[in-house]
Amino acid sequence: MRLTERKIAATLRQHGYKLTPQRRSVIRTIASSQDHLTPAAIYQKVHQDQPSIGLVTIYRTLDILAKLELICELHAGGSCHSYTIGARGHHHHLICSNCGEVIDFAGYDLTQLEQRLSRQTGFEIEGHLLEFIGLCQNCQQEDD
Amino acid sequence: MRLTERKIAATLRQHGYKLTPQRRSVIRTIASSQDHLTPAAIYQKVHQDQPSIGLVTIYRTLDILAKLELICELHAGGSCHSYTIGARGHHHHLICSNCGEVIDFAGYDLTQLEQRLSRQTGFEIEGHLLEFIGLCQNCQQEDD
DNA sequence: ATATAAATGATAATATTTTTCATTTACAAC
DNA sequence: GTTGTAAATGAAAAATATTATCATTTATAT
Ligand SMILES: [Mn+2]
Ligand SMILES: [Mn+2]
Ligand SMILES: [Zn+2]
Ligand SMILES: [Zn+2]
Repeated sequence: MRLTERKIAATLRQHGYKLTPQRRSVIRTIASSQDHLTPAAIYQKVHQDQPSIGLVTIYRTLDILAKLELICELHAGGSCHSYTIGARGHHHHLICSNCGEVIDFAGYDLTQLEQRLSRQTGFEIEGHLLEFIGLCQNCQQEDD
Repeated sequence: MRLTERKIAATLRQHGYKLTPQRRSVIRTIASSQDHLTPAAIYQKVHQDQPSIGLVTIYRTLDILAKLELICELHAGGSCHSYTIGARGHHHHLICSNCGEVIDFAGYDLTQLEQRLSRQTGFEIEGHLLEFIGLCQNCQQEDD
C-alpha cells in the first residue's frame, strides 16, 4: 500500500527533519502522481505551487526521502551508463557492491510471474530487469 | 556464457559496422574486465592503448554494442533519478514504458533464488532489483 | 590503387548534479 | 507570543556527464 503524505511527513519529523512548505510540496507532488518523476519534472510541478523554489531543494529533498525509503528509485528502462560484456541467451546479473564484479546467471524464469502480472493488471509486458547486489567472497574477507 | 571478442567483432561486421582499432579496443576492454564499467572508466583504459581516442567514440561504440545486445547495461545500485512514492513493506514495480505509470506489486519472494545464488557464488547478498516494463491498458489502446 | 560511405576527434553546446555561502525559516524553549 | 538556534533554502558557480556539429581520416569493397 502506497505511503500517504501524512505518513511521510510524520516520518520526516521523527527523524528530525523540518517540515517546510517546499518539502511538503515535493511530497504531495510525488504522492499524487501515478508516474515516476525525475527531479526536473518534480521541479516543474512544484514550481507552480512554490514559484521561488530552487532545483537544489528538489535534489536535497529527494535524497532525504530516498534515504528514509519514503520514495522508491526506479531504473525504468532509463539509461544507466555502466556496462558489462554480453552473453548468449537470456540471463541476469549478480553484482558486487564493493568491487563491481559481475556474475551472470541463467535458468531463472520469470514468465509465470509475468503472466500473473499481465492478467492482474492488463499490462502487456515487454521485459524485465532483475539484478542482485551483494558482496563477493574477496570483498567479504576484506571487511574483517 | 560470456561473449568473446571474436564473436562481438563478427556481429558488428555482420551488421555493417566497420571494425576500427578504437572499437576493437573498447570491446577488448569490456570483455576482459570482470567489473562493470562506465564510459569514463572505459575511456581511461582504452586511452592507454589508443592515446588519441576521444570520449565521444566510447559513447558511440557503447551505443552500438548495447543496441546489438553485445554488452549489458547495468543499473548496479547506481543512481537513476526517477522516483515514485514509497510503500509499506517490500515490493517491486511494474512500469509503463509509454506513460510511466507505476504499479507496485508484492508477494513475490526471491529468497530462494537468493539462497541458491549465495551458495553457488559465495556472494553475501544484500538486495535485489526487480522491475517489469510493459504497456498499460490505456497505452495499448492508443497504439491501434 | 581508388572511391566512398562510415567513423573519428576537436570543439562547442547542452544537460545534469553538486558545492558554496549568505539569508531565511521551522521549531523548540521560554 | 518572543526569542534563539540549527537547519533549510536559493542564487550562483562549479563540476560532471552527455550530445551535436563538422572537417578530417580511414576501413572496406571494388
Ligand atoms: Mn550479462
Ligand atoms: Mn514502489
Ligand atoms: Zn567484490
Ligand atoms: Zn501507459
